[in-house]
Amino acid sequence: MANKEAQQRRPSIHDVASHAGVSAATVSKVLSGVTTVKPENAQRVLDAVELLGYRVDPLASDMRRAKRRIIGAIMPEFESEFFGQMVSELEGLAEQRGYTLVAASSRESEAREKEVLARMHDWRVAGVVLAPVRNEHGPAAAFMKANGMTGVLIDRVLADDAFDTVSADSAAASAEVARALVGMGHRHVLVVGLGQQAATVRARLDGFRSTALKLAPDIRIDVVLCESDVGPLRAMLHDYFSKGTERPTAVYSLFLKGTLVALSEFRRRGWHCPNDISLVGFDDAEWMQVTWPAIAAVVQPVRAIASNAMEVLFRRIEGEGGPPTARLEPCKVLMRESVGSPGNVPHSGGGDRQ
Amino acid sequence: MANKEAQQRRPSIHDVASHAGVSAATVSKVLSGVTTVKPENAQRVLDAVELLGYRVDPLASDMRRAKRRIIGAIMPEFESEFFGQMVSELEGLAEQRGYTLVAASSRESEAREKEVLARMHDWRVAGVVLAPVRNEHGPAAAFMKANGMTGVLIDRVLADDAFDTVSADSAAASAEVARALVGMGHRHVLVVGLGQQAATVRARLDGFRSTALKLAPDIRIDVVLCESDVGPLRAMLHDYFSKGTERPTAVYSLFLKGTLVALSEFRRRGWHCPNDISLVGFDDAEWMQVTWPAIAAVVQPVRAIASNAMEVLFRRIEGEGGPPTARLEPCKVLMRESVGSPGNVPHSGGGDRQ
DNA sequence: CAATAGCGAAAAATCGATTTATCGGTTAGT
DNA sequence: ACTAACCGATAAATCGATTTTTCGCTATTG
Repeated sequence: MANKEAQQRRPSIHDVASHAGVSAATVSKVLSGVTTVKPENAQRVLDAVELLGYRVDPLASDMRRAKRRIIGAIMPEFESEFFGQMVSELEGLAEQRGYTLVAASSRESEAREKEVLARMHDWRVAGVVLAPVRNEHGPAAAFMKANGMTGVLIDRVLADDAFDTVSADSAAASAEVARALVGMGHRHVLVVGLGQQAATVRARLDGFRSTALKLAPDIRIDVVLCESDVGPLRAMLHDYFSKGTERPTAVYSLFLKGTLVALSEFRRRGWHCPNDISLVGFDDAEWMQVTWPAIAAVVQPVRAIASNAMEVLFRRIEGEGGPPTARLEPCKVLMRESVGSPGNVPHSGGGDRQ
Repeated sequence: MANKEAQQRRPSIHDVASHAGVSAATVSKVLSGVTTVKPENAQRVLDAVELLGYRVDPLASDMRRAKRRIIGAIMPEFESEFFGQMVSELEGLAEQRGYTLVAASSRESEAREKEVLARMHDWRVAGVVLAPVRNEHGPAAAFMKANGMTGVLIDRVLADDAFDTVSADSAAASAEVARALVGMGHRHVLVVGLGQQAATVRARLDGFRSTALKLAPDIRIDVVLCESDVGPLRAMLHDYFSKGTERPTAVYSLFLKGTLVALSEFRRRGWHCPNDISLVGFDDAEWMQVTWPAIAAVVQPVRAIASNAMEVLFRRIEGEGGPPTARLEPCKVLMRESVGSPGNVPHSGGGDRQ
């Protein structure tokens, strides 16, 4: 069987060469489409390739090039739908161009982010798609700059003076959320965010605030921003609602985990959306449309971000110059049942049929 | 600055060698911990390494070994929490041993699974962690066998005669679910599953059925199994509930997307858990504990599966023989509020405080 | 008819490391 | 005193491809 030989050693380009009665150089030329090969020899090479089941070793093939056919992708985490989709998209796009995607998780740590990036550099990747833990000014971007790596920054970034960036248009989406909430009559909104992700969170907050204030100058906007982790946020939110202060009619969470925390806080207090309070979150998830009520969300354009990031990255890899670009992709805002008009009771205690 | 040189070319082992005044072979020996080097020279090498910021090129380093320091991981998808966590865990474990993890998604397609595996084989990975789309008897496992690859199968598998397997103990978990539901008085349960994932789905179904029938021989167990995709399942479930037949008091979904489909079907009909119907799903997700009601779920032991898979994989890589092992890791069953006793109304219309 | 251009393919260099073979030089053993 | 063992280190082979250089041969040209 082919079994036994296969176990031993895969055929190399020299095996193919000797089977075809030509040199290894000729085999390489045939396989890379160089035309200065006699058709007869080319055919014999192809036959030998077929016979032996030969496939080029990407590792050996990359040895001799300065830029290897590897793209590195560094995400803050793999557990969420958003980054999972992102990796999936990036993988497909890299593959289309004959590149291998090596994905790594920075686990929401800037220290680890830099380590992982250094490892990518060791591999001499052709380019890196970096979704920074915090923003474009972290140590990882500095490392890339210092080492002359080519890369593109995505997601938690706005613009950079050294690298192209691609991200969701947080400000525009937040403005749309503001229009919707104000339009429904909300005049007291709590915004929940995580300060660590400075770049985008600020854009989301400012986008919401400026539009809301323009439409309703009398609106009250409370902000609960947590600098560190999600854990403290839970406590801060609990405190916020425990204070005797007036309860807001709506909560706008600037990131997915904030939406979860808000929901669990509502649940603890027995509040239901949208009767007791409305809820909109940045970031959509599959489950949000099947729960009762369905949770309103800002849907990030994952595919657009991924394909534009790859597009611009490959242009840089191919040596295109020019100043770095900063792309913003439009989001979609899905106003689901978790949002209603304050005072109104469109649904009863949560038990009516839709 | 180091900037300019960095842009040009990274130092190679020869650069280090000439800086230290020794040969490349000596540098290699120092770095790999061979002791037959004069301490003085070793120090000079280390100094040169430090000075130049030298790091071994993993690609070049791997060239000369038969087994490269790369582990391939093939998952059916990246979008779900389960596989996201799995990749994250595997990455960490590979890293600990100085290996690079290259993850790829088979996108729930057996054809693609085989292609991706072939690509892993091209890279001559030391080993593969394969989470098959369907079960251990797919074309991918056959490919691995035929090509003498070393690997371990996880998740949607039970046991194999060629490869080690590690998966959740589906049968035991299902039995526990059965005990719980029967204990609460349920005598009519609908089980929802996807037949594509034959191996585990059958174990889950059988585990539930046998235990339920043993405890309550009069129990009625309906089964809605869909062979192909999730889409049809939605329609099948809709049909099932639309038939005049008696409504079951509980639904047990054998996989995550089934839980989502069931939830959305309940929502469409205005049914609420657990008053109108109880729901338990295989596979836990972060959101399940923050929705109202919280969804009961079987939690798969991701970390245990990942670490055992890597453990057994590395043993095989290091040449350990012996017959393939089949590990089953115990799950945890979290009975949350979506499950109640039939007839009872433990929570009012969904609006009471907990 | 000799010099040159052109073509196709082989030989050799290269990428950056690891590993094996080799080689002075010292020390120990007989 | 002569050989054997040994030590530390270098030269060279190797991994599997790609790319450059060289080379033999034919065809064109002055």
